[in-house]
Amino acid sequence: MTPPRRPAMADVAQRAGVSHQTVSRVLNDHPSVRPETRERVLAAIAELGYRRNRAARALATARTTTVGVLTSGNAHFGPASTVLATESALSREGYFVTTSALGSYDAAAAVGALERLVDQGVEGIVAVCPLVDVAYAIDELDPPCPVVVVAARRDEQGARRGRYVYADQYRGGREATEHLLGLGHTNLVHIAGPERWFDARERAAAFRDVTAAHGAQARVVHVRGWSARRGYDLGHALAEEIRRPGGPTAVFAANDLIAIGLMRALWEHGLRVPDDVSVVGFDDVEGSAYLVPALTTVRQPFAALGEAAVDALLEAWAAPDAATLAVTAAVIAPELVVRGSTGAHE
Amino acid sequence: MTPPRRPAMADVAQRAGVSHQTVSRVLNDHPSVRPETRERVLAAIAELGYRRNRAARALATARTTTVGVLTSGNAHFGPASTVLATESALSREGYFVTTSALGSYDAAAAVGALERLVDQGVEGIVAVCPLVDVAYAIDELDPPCPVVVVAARRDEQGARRGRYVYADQYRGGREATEHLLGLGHTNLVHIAGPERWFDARERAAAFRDVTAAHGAQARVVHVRGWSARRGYDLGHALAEEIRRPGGPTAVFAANDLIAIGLMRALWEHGLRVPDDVSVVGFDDVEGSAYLVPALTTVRQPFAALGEAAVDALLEAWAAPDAATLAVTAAVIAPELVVRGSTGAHE
DNA sequence: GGCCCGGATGTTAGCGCTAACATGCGAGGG
DNA sequence: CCCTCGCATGTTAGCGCTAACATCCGGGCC
Repeated sequence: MTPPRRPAMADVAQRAGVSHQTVSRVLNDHPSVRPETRERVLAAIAELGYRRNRAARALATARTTTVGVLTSGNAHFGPASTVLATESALSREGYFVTTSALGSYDAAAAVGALERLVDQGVEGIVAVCPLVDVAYAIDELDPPCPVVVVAARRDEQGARRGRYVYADQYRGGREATEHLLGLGHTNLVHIAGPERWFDARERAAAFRDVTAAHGAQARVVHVRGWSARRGYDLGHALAEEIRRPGGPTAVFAANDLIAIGLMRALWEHGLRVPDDVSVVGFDDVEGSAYLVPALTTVRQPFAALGEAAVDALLEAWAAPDAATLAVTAAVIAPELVVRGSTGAHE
Repeated sequence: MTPPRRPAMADVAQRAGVSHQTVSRVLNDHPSVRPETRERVLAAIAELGYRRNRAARALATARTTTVGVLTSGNAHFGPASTVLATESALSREGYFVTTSALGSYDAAAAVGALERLVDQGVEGIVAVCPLVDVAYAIDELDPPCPVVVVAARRDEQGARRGRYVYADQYRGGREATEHLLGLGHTNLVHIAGPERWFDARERAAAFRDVTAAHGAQARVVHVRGWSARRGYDLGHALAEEIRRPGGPTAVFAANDLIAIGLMRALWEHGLRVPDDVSVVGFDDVEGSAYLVPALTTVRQPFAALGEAAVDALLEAWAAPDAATLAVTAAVIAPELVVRGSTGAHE
């Protein structure tokens, strides 16, 4: 009544009339195996439906061929796309992928999620999560494997570990702001994303710098989340101010979703986009191009970020230890996409 | 010059002055360990920064405590939310999660993705992917572990394996259609999603059944993807027809993104929603509530699906073998959300 | 006081694989 | 014609853990 145990290498060996080591050699493409023997082994494998036991292999080789992906746990288009691209690049490179999502946005959650990954013996970690807490947790925990973070961290001198890969958020923010300025707007508002996100900080910094350089009136309002709801609520709060003569005539929203909520609220107040207010988003979420008016936004190369993160990981593995520990950054340019939600200000 | 090997249980044992087995007992909460001994062991573990080797544990126990999640590889809000909920429920239950994404939408990719998971020795699989090819691949491959599929497969008699968990797509489709009918529309169009998706089939079937039962004019158009672009293109194709007297006055789109594209195209043709045409979407994507007009849609319980999938998996593990092999289905109700994009037809 | 019992701990034997070394055998050179 | 070399294969010893069994010890019992 023994349950029909899954066949092991020894079973295959016996069936093929060879030693288990020969089976191993066949599986690992060792050169010195006679073609005929190889055939016999492969046949036995097929007949038995044999599959190599990964745990045993990992134990014997001290390698797991597994990479951990840390996600922020939100289903937004951007991060989801990057995670997907990361996973597919990783699997293309022959690695298995294990994921760990942040339960909440704080240091404890970040440490916990990271530890879960390390406990699995991952050979590398890709953190698709531009949250400061995650970056700090990585600095502190100092995981025993290379780490690549997809986040616009620019205080790399502060970072003790890891490679940072990101779309240049500062540049994106600058282009969005310059675009509005170029249209003649002189009083702008930036709805900045939550402060603990590197990307939000960068976009806000760019907005501040550029408006200051141009001597424009500018104001930054922080929201506590990335959702359309936040933009909507803020829209209501902002409407009266916008209507006032000399009030702001352009808003740069931290992301497309916020922009959508904002535009809705403005519409409810009888304000027209772009006639009364220009609005710029960030991300170029699927659908933004089809809104009425279509949303001017900064397109992020989400998939490319995933690819770049994996490239960075491969590089880290290839590099000698010293370089692995160094902090490096790969930067990809985002792209301003001008559409109907922004217009000239007389 | 040996690299500083990560400490093993034996190292901890030596340091604590006990046998490695005692360390194991402490780690596994075995009752008969003297508190004092436990303390000593825990101290040694902390000092050495010891972490148990999962591969060795898996090998010795023949358990991986890992569950595989199969994803469709698209970054849409719905599937992404479900995947996230699945992962977090799984990790709450103490399982590790490994993912495998479909590279393309065909049988070979489905088999490949599934095999990747099986090769990792997963103890269960959750397929968040309502694609017929995936369901068939599961039937055929017959993985050596319980499988839960999040897909509205209703030909369960055809299914040979697995448990199906889904939001009742047929019901959602029916409610959407009845809503339009109730508003007085008598000529409707349904933009159906790609045919290889169970969910698309169900929604279309409901539309057909309900319109037929009411003797309404109805037409189903299939699109080959779920993107806003598809809806946009179709909107252009449909505009003239809609403008014709006696033409369709209501469109039920396969999802919100298609509805968004559609509305944009209709707008470009000077058609107003809901005055000239009513539009219903499906999913209630974030942002749909803030469109102008706000989109009437069928809200899907994406997160609940993930939870339910994990519940089903737990059940499958608990059940005796016979039941594990049976096909079961858990159905959750979606919810019609009426907003501004639908209006009465005189 | 000897015996038995059970709690606390140690010892041993794998789990299924790979790495390292051992063996056997035919070909080529001296 | 024997020795050597290298290919093809086998044998052995772990990887780090858990499970099963062995051992030791003190207390309660008759």
